[in-house]
Amino acid sequence: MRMSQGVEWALHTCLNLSWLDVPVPTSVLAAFYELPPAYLNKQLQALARAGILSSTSGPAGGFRLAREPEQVSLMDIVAAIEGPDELFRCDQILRQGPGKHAGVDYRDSCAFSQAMHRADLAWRSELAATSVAGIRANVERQHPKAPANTRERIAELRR
Amino acid sequence: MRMSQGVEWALHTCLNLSWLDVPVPTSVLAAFYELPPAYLNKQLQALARAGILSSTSGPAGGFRLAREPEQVSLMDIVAAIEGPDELFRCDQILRQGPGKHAGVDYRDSCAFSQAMHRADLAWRSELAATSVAGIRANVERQHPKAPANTRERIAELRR
DNA sequence: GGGTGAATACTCGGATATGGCCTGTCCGAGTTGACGCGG
DNA sequence: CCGCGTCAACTCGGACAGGCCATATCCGAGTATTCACCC
Repeated sequence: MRMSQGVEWALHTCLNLSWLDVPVPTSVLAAFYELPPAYLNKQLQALARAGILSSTSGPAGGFRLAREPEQVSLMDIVAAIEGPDELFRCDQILRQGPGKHAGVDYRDSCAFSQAMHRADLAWRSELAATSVAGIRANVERQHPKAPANTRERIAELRR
Repeated sequence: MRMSQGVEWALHTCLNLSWLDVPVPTSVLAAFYELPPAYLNKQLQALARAGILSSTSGPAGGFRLAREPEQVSLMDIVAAIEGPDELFRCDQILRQGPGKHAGVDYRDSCAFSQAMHRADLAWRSELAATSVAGIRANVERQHPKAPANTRERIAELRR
Protein backbone atom coordinates (compact mmCIF):
# COMPACT_ATOMS: atom_id res chain seq x y z
CA MET A 1 0.00 0.00 0.00
CA ARG A 2 2.25 2.73 -1.26
CA MET A 3 1.05 6.15 -2.28
CA SER A 4 1.33 7.09 -5.93
CA GLN A 5 4.51 8.68 -7.16
CA GLY A 6 2.53 11.54 -8.63
CA VAL A 7 1.64 12.92 -5.21
CA GLU A 8 5.19 14.02 -4.53
CA TRP A 9 5.42 15.64 -7.93
CA ALA A 10 2.08 17.40 -7.41
CA LEU A 11 3.06 18.75 -3.99
CA HIS A 12 6.34 20.28 -5.13
CA THR A 13 4.84 21.56 -8.36
CA CYS A 14 2.01 23.32 -6.49
CA LEU A 15 4.57 24.96 -4.22
CA ASN A 16 6.57 26.17 -7.20
CA LEU A 17 3.44 27.49 -8.87
CA SER A 18 2.61 29.42 -5.71
CA TRP A 19 5.72 31.50 -6.38
CA LEU A 20 4.64 32.25 -9.96
CA ASP A 21 1.51 34.06 -11.02
CA VAL A 22 1.68 33.34 -14.72
CA PRO A 23 0.79 30.05 -16.47
CA VAL A 24 3.69 27.61 -16.73
CA PRO A 25 3.57 24.80 -19.31
CA THR A 26 4.02 21.17 -18.32
CA SER A 27 7.29 20.91 -20.23
CA VAL A 28 8.92 23.56 -18.03
CA LEU A 29 7.53 22.18 -14.77
CA ALA A 30 8.77 18.71 -15.74
CA ALA A 31 12.24 19.94 -16.68
CA PHE A 32 12.50 21.59 -13.26
CA TYR A 33 12.82 18.19 -11.58
CA GLU A 34 13.78 16.17 -14.68
CA LEU A 35 10.44 14.35 -14.67
CA PRO A 36 8.74 12.65 -17.65
CA PRO A 37 6.64 15.51 -19.11
CA ALA A 38 3.71 13.46 -20.42
CA TYR A 39 3.19 11.68 -17.14
CA LEU A 40 3.46 14.83 -15.07
CA ASN A 41 0.85 16.30 -17.39
CA LYS A 42 -1.50 13.52 -16.36
CA GLN A 43 -1.14 14.46 -12.70
CA LEU A 44 -1.63 18.16 -13.41
CA GLN A 45 -4.80 17.33 -15.30
CA ALA A 46 -6.10 15.59 -12.19
CA LEU A 47 -5.29 18.67 -10.11
CA ALA A 48 -7.10 20.83 -12.66
CA ARG A 49 -10.18 18.59 -12.53
CA ALA A 50 -10.15 18.97 -8.76
CA GLY A 51 -10.13 22.76 -9.07
CA ILE A 52 -6.67 23.17 -7.57
CA LEU A 53 -5.04 24.32 -10.81
CA SER A 54 -6.47 26.14 -13.78
CA SER A 55 -5.23 25.42 -17.26
CA THR A 56 -4.79 27.61 -20.33
CA SER A 57 -4.28 26.28 -23.84
CA GLY A 58 -2.19 27.68 -26.65
CA PRO A 59 0.99 29.73 -26.66
CA ALA A 60 1.84 31.38 -23.33
CA GLY A 61 -0.51 28.82 -21.78
CA GLY A 62 0.07 26.29 -19.01
CA PHE A 63 -1.02 25.71 -15.43
CA ARG A 64 -1.35 28.05 -12.50
CA LEU A 65 -2.88 27.81 -9.04
CA ALA A 66 -6.63 28.28 -9.20
CA ARG A 67 -6.94 29.35 -5.55
CA GLU A 68 -4.84 31.11 -2.98
CA PRO A 69 -2.17 28.83 -1.42
CA GLU A 70 -3.93 29.18 1.95
CA GLN A 71 -6.96 27.47 0.42
CA VAL A 72 -5.05 24.44 -0.90
CA SER A 73 -4.44 21.76 1.72
CA LEU A 74 -2.26 18.70 1.35
CA MET A 75 -5.45 16.69 1.70
CA ASP A 76 -6.85 18.36 -1.43
CA ILE A 77 -3.79 17.41 -3.43
CA VAL A 78 -3.66 13.83 -2.17
CA ALA A 79 -7.38 13.35 -2.84
CA ALA A 80 -7.02 14.78 -6.34
CA ILE A 81 -4.29 12.30 -7.26
CA GLU A 82 -5.23 9.24 -5.24
CA GLY A 83 -8.99 9.51 -5.38
CA PRO A 84 -11.52 9.95 -2.59
CA ASP A 85 -11.50 6.37 -1.26
CA GLU A 86 -10.53 5.58 2.31
CA LEU A 87 -7.36 3.64 3.05
CA PHE A 88 -9.32 0.71 4.48
CA ARG A 89 -12.14 -0.67 2.43
CA CYS A 90 -14.66 -2.72 4.40
CA ASP A 91 -16.03 -5.52 2.24
CA GLN A 92 -18.41 -6.55 5.01
CA ILE A 93 -17.29 -10.13 5.35
CA LEU A 94 -19.50 -10.28 8.43
CA ARG A 95 -22.36 -10.76 5.98
CA GLN A 96 -20.98 -14.23 5.37
CA GLY A 97 -20.51 -15.12 9.02
CA PRO A 98 -22.98 -16.38 11.63
CA GLY A 99 -25.26 -13.83 13.23
CA LYS A 100 -25.60 -12.01 9.93
CA HIS A 101 -28.48 -9.63 9.38
CA ALA A 102 -29.55 -8.82 5.85
CA GLY A 103 -30.41 -5.15 6.33
CA VAL A 104 -27.28 -4.19 8.26
CA ASP A 105 -24.53 -2.04 6.75
CA TYR A 106 -21.44 -3.39 8.47
CA ARG A 107 -19.38 -0.44 7.29
CA ASP A 108 -21.17 1.41 10.08
CA SER A 109 -21.70 -1.27 12.72
CA CYS A 110 -18.50 -3.32 12.48
CA ALA A 111 -16.11 -2.32 15.26
CA PHE A 112 -13.05 -2.85 13.05
CA SER A 113 -14.51 -0.69 10.33
CA GLN A 114 -15.16 2.06 12.86
CA ALA A 115 -11.64 1.89 14.25
CA MET A 116 -10.05 1.97 10.82
CA HIS A 117 -12.28 4.87 9.92
CA ARG A 118 -11.14 6.79 12.98
CA ALA A 119 -7.51 6.25 12.02
CA ASP A 120 -8.27 7.36 8.48
CA LEU A 121 -9.89 10.49 9.86
CA ALA A 122 -6.85 11.28 12.00
CA TRP A 123 -4.65 11.00 8.92
CA ARG A 124 -6.94 13.17 6.82
CA SER A 125 -7.29 15.78 9.54
CA GLU A 126 -3.55 16.16 9.78
CA LEU A 127 -3.28 16.58 6.02
CA ALA A 128 -6.22 18.97 5.87
CA ALA A 129 -4.63 21.12 8.58
CA THR A 130 -1.55 21.77 6.47
CA SER A 131 -1.80 24.13 3.52
CA VAL A 132 0.56 24.90 0.69
CA ALA A 133 0.87 28.37 2.19
CA GLY A 134 2.05 26.86 5.46
CA ILE A 135 4.68 24.78 3.73
CA ARG A 136 5.74 27.77 1.70
CA ALA A 137 6.21 29.91 4.80
CA ASN A 138 8.26 27.13 6.35
CA VAL A 139 10.49 26.83 3.30
CA GLU A 140 10.96 30.59 2.96
CA ARG A 141 12.04 30.82 6.59
CA GLN A 142 14.73 28.19 6.14
CA HIS A 143 15.73 29.12 2.59
CA PRO A 144 14.96 32.82 1.99
CA LYS A 145 16.34 32.67 -1.52
CA ALA A 146 14.17 29.75 -2.63
CA PRO A 147 11.45 31.87 -4.30
CA ALA A 148 13.96 33.92 -6.31
CA ASN A 149 15.95 30.82 -7.23
CA THR A 150 12.84 29.04 -8.40
CA ARG A 151 11.63 31.97 -10.48
CA GLU A 152 15.06 32.31 -12.05
CA ARG A 153 15.33 28.63 -12.88
CA ILE A 154 11.84 28.64 -14.41
CA ALA A 155 12.79 31.63 -16.53
CA GLU A 156 15.90 29.81 -17.74
CA LEU A 157 13.90 26.72 -18.68
CA ARG A 158 11.43 28.84 -20.61
CA ARG A 159 14.13 29.99 -23.02
CA MET B 1 -3.98 3.54 -2.87
CA ARG B 2 -6.29 0.94 -1.39
CA MET B 3 -5.36 -1.30 1.50
CA SER B 4 -5.04 -5.00 0.81
CA GLN B 5 -8.08 -7.18 1.12
CA GLY B 6 -6.23 -9.48 3.48
CA VAL B 7 -6.22 -6.90 6.27
CA GLU B 8 -9.95 -7.21 6.81
CA TRP B 9 -9.67 -10.99 6.86
CA ALA B 10 -6.77 -10.85 9.31
CA LEU B 11 -8.56 -8.50 11.68
CA HIS B 12 -11.71 -10.59 11.95
CA THR B 13 -9.77 -13.83 12.10
CA CYS B 14 -7.63 -12.56 14.97
CA LEU B 15 -10.76 -11.56 16.85
CA ASN B 16 -12.27 -15.00 16.34
CA LEU B 17 -9.06 -16.65 17.47
CA SER B 18 -9.13 -14.55 20.63
CA TRP B 19 -12.27 -16.45 21.62
CA LEU B 20 -10.61 -19.83 21.06
CA ASP B 21 -7.58 -21.14 22.88
CA VAL B 22 -6.91 -24.17 20.71
CA PRO B 23 -5.29 -24.22 17.26
CA VAL B 24 -7.75 -23.78 14.39
CA PRO B 25 -6.76 -24.85 10.86
CA THR B 26 -6.96 -22.47 7.93
CA SER B 27 -9.73 -24.48 6.28
CA VAL B 28 -12.07 -23.87 9.22
CA LEU B 29 -11.19 -20.18 9.56
CA ALA B 30 -11.79 -19.71 5.84
CA ALA B 31 -15.13 -21.53 5.86
CA PHE B 32 -16.26 -19.22 8.67
CA TYR B 33 -16.49 -16.29 6.22
CA GLU B 34 -16.54 -18.31 2.99
CA LEU B 35 -13.08 -17.11 2.03
CA PRO B 36 -10.63 -18.83 -0.35
CA PRO B 37 -8.65 -21.09 2.03
CA ALA B 38 -5.30 -21.01 0.26
CA TYR B 39 -5.23 -17.23 0.06
CA LEU B 40 -6.30 -16.77 3.66
CA ASN B 41 -3.47 -19.14 4.56
CA LYS B 42 -1.07 -16.73 2.91
CA GLN B 43 -2.23 -13.92 5.16
CA LEU B 44 -2.07 -16.06 8.27
CA GLN B 45 1.50 -17.00 7.41
CA ALA B 46 2.35 -13.31 7.36
CA LEU B 47 0.76 -12.87 10.78
CA ALA B 48 2.76 -15.84 12.06
CA ARG B 49 6.01 -14.38 10.71
CA ALA B 50 5.18 -11.15 12.55
CA GLY B 51 4.77 -13.06 15.81
CA ILE B 52 1.05 -12.35 16.11
CA LEU B 53 -0.05 -15.93 15.53
CA SER B 54 1.70 -19.19 16.26
CA SER B 55 1.29 -22.14 13.96
CA THR B 56 1.18 -25.88 14.61
CA SER B 57 1.56 -28.53 11.93
CA GLY B 58 -0.08 -31.91 11.64
CA PRO B 59 -3.45 -33.19 12.85
CA ALA B 60 -5.13 -31.00 15.48
CA GLY B 61 -2.82 -28.24 14.28
CA GLY B 62 -3.63 -24.78 13.01
CA PHE B 63 -3.20 -21.17 14.12
CA ARG B 64 -3.76 -19.51 17.48
CA LEU B 65 -2.92 -16.13 18.93
CA ALA B 66 0.69 -15.98 20.02
CA ARG B 67 0.14 -13.15 22.52
CA GLU B 68 -2.65 -11.87 24.70
CA PRO B 69 -5.26 -9.86 22.76
CA GLU B 70 -4.26 -6.78 24.76
CA GLN B 71 -0.80 -7.02 23.23
CA VAL B 72 -2.01 -7.14 19.62
CA SER B 73 -2.79 -3.73 18.15
CA LEU B 74 -4.45 -3.02 14.83
CA MET B 75 -1.17 -1.44 13.80
CA ASP B 76 0.61 -4.75 14.31
CA ILE B 77 -1.85 -6.55 12.05
CA VAL B 78 -1.79 -3.89 9.34
CA ALA B 79 2.01 -3.80 9.37
CA ALA B 80 2.18 -7.59 9.18
CA ILE B 81 0.01 -7.71 6.05
CA GLU B 82 0.92 -4.47 4.31
CA GLY B 83 4.56 -4.21 5.24
CA PRO B 84 6.42 -1.59 7.26
CA ASP B 85 6.59 1.14 4.62
CA GLU B 86 5.03 4.55 5.18
CA LEU B 87 2.06 5.65 3.11
CA PHE B 88 4.04 8.44 1.47
CA ARG B 89 7.38 7.57 -0.02
CA CYS B 90 9.69 10.53 -0.52
CA ASP B 91 11.80 9.98 -3.62
CA GLN B 92 13.71 13.21 -2.96
CA ILE B 93 13.01 14.90 -6.25
CA LEU B 94 14.56 17.99 -4.71
CA ARG B 95 17.88 16.36 -5.54
CA GLN B 96 17.10 17.12 -9.17
CA GLY B 97 16.05 20.74 -8.61
CA PRO B 98 18.07 23.90 -8.20
CA GLY B 99 19.66 24.51 -4.82
CA LYS B 100 20.40 20.84 -4.47
CA HIS B 101 23.01 19.68 -1.97
CA ALA B 102 24.63 16.31 -2.43
CA GLY B 103 24.90 15.29 1.20
CA VAL B 104 21.37 16.21 2.22
CA ASP B 105 18.73 13.60 2.98
CA TYR B 106 15.54 15.32 1.86
CA ARG B 107 13.41 12.72 3.62
CA ASP B 108 14.35 14.66 6.75
CA SER B 109 14.70 18.22 5.53
CA CYS B 110 11.90 18.50 2.94
CA ALA B 111 8.90 20.23 4.48
CA PHE B 112 6.43 18.11 2.51
CA SER B 113 8.12 14.93 3.65
CA GLN B 114 7.90 16.09 7.24
CA ALA B 115 4.22 16.96 6.93
CA MET B 116 3.34 13.67 5.29
CA HIS B 117 5.33 11.88 7.98
CA ARG B 118 3.34 13.64 10.70
CA ALA B 119 0.08 12.55 9.09
CA ASP B 120 1.41 9.01 8.81
CA LEU B 121 2.30 9.09 12.48
CA ALA B 122 -1.19 10.28 13.43
CA TRP B 123 -2.67 7.36 11.51
CA ARG B 124 -0.31 4.84 13.04
CA SER B 125 -0.84 6.19 16.55
CA GLU B 126 -4.57 5.76 16.22
CA LEU B 127 -4.13 2.19 15.03
CA ALA B 128 -1.55 1.41 17.70
CA ALA B 129 -3.89 2.69 20.40
CA THR B 130 -6.55 0.14 19.50
CA SER B 131 -6.02 -3.48 20.47
CA VAL B 132 -7.85 -6.64 19.56
CA ALA B 133 -8.88 -6.83 23.20
CA GLY B 134 -10.49 -3.41 22.94
CA ILE B 135 -12.43 -4.40 19.85
CA ARG B 136 -13.44 -7.62 21.52
CA ALA B 137 -14.78 -5.84 24.58
CA ASN B 138 -16.72 -3.52 22.30
CA VAL B 139 -18.25 -6.40 20.37
CA GLU B 140 -19.11 -8.38 23.50
CA ARG B 141 -20.90 -5.37 24.93
CA GLN B 142 -23.10 -5.00 21.88
CA HIS B 143 -23.48 -8.69 21.07
CA PRO B 144 -23.06 -10.71 24.28
CA LYS B 145 -23.70 -13.98 22.49
CA ALA B 146 -21.01 -13.43 19.88
CA PRO B 147 -18.30 -15.49 21.63
CA ALA B 148 -20.59 -18.47 22.16
CA ASN B 149 -21.96 -18.24 18.63
CA THR B 150 -18.46 -18.12 17.19
CA ARG B 151 -17.25 -21.09 19.22
CA GLU B 152 -20.33 -23.07 18.23
CA ARG B 153 -19.96 -22.27 14.55
CA ILE B 154 -16.27 -23.19 14.62
CA ALA B 155 -17.14 -26.50 16.27
CA GLU B 156 -19.69 -27.20 13.53
CA LEU B 157 -17.17 -26.45 10.79
CA ARG B 158 -14.67 -28.78 12.40
CA ARG B 159 -16.91 -31.77 11.90
C1' DG C 1 -0.55 52.35 -42.83
C1' DG C 2 -4.25 49.62 -41.02
C1' DG C 3 -7.25 45.75 -40.93
C1' DT C 4 -8.34 41.10 -41.99
C1' DG C 5 -7.63 36.46 -42.91
C1' DA C 6 -5.25 32.23 -42.89
C1' DA C 7 -1.41 29.74 -41.36
C1' DT C 8 1.36 28.22 -37.58
C1' DA C 9 3.28 26.94 -33.40
C1' DC C 10 2.21 25.83 -28.93
C1' DT C 11 -0.58 23.89 -25.18
C1' DC C 12 -3.77 20.89 -22.94
C1' DG C 13 -6.64 16.59 -22.96
C1' DG C 14 -7.83 12.09 -23.43
C1' DA C 15 -6.94 7.54 -25.65
C1' DT C 16 -3.43 3.93 -25.83
C1' DA C 17 0.66 0.18 -24.44
C1' DT C 18 3.59 -1.88 -20.62
C1' DG C 19 5.20 -3.55 -15.93
C1' DG C 20 4.67 -4.71 -11.12
C1' DC C 21 1.96 -5.84 -7.29
C1' DC C 22 -2.30 -7.88 -5.35
C1' DT C 23 -5.10 -11.79 -5.95
C1' DG C 24 -5.73 -16.61 -6.27
C1' DT C 25 -4.06 -21.52 -6.57
C1' DC C 26 -1.29 -25.58 -6.23
C1' DC C 27 1.78 -29.10 -4.48
C1' DG C 28 5.59 -30.62 -1.39
C1' DA C 29 7.86 -30.97 3.61
C1' DG C 30 7.05 -31.85 8.21
C1' DT C 31 4.54 -33.47 12.08
C1' DT C 32 1.28 -35.62 14.83
C1' DG C 33 -1.96 -39.02 15.91
C1' DA C 34 -3.63 -43.63 15.05
C1' DC C 35 -3.27 -48.33 14.26
C1' DG C 36 -1.48 -52.84 14.31
C1' DC C 37 1.76 -56.07 15.92
C1' DG C 38 4.66 -58.27 19.11
C1' DG C 39 6.06 -59.18 23.78
C1' DC D 1 -2.71 -55.71 28.63
C1' DC D 2 1.14 -52.58 27.38
C1' DG D 3 4.82 -50.68 24.54
C1' DC D 4 6.79 -49.75 20.17
C1' DG D 5 7.29 -49.10 15.30
C1' DT D 6 5.21 -48.12 11.02
C1' DC D 7 1.84 -45.88 8.49
C1' DA D 8 -1.27 -42.53 7.00
C1' DA D 9 -3.69 -38.33 7.18
C1' DC D 10 -3.58 -33.67 8.15
C1' DT D 11 -1.53 -29.02 8.31
C1' DC D 12 1.59 -25.48 7.28
C1' DG D 13 4.90 -23.29 4.04
C1' DG D 14 6.64 -21.62 0.05
C1' DA D 15 6.66 -21.83 -5.12
C1' DC D 16 3.65 -20.91 -9.27
C1' DA D 17 -0.11 -18.35 -12.76
C1' DG D 18 -3.72 -14.52 -13.75
C1' DG D 19 -5.87 -9.83 -13.42
C1' DC D 20 -5.92 -5.11 -12.30
C1' DC D 21 -4.00 -0.66 -11.31
C1' DA D 22 0.01 2.58 -11.50
C1' DT D 23 3.33 3.91 -14.87
C1' DA D 24 4.71 5.78 -19.13
C1' DT D 25 3.80 7.49 -23.77
C1' DC D 26 1.73 9.33 -27.94
C1' DC D 27 -1.22 11.90 -30.93
C1' DG D 28 -5.32 14.80 -31.81
C1' DA D 29 -8.40 19.20 -30.53
C1' DG D 30 -8.32 23.87 -29.48
C1' DT D 31 -6.34 28.54 -29.19
C1' DA D 32 -3.66 32.76 -29.25
C1' DT D 33 -0.06 34.70 -31.78
C1' DT D 34 2.12 35.88 -35.93
C1' DC D 35 2.65 37.02 -40.51
C1' DA D 36 1.39 38.08 -45.07
C1' DC D 37 -1.70 40.09 -48.05
C1' DC D 38 -5.16 43.26 -49.56
C1' DC D 39 -7.64 47.62 -49.24
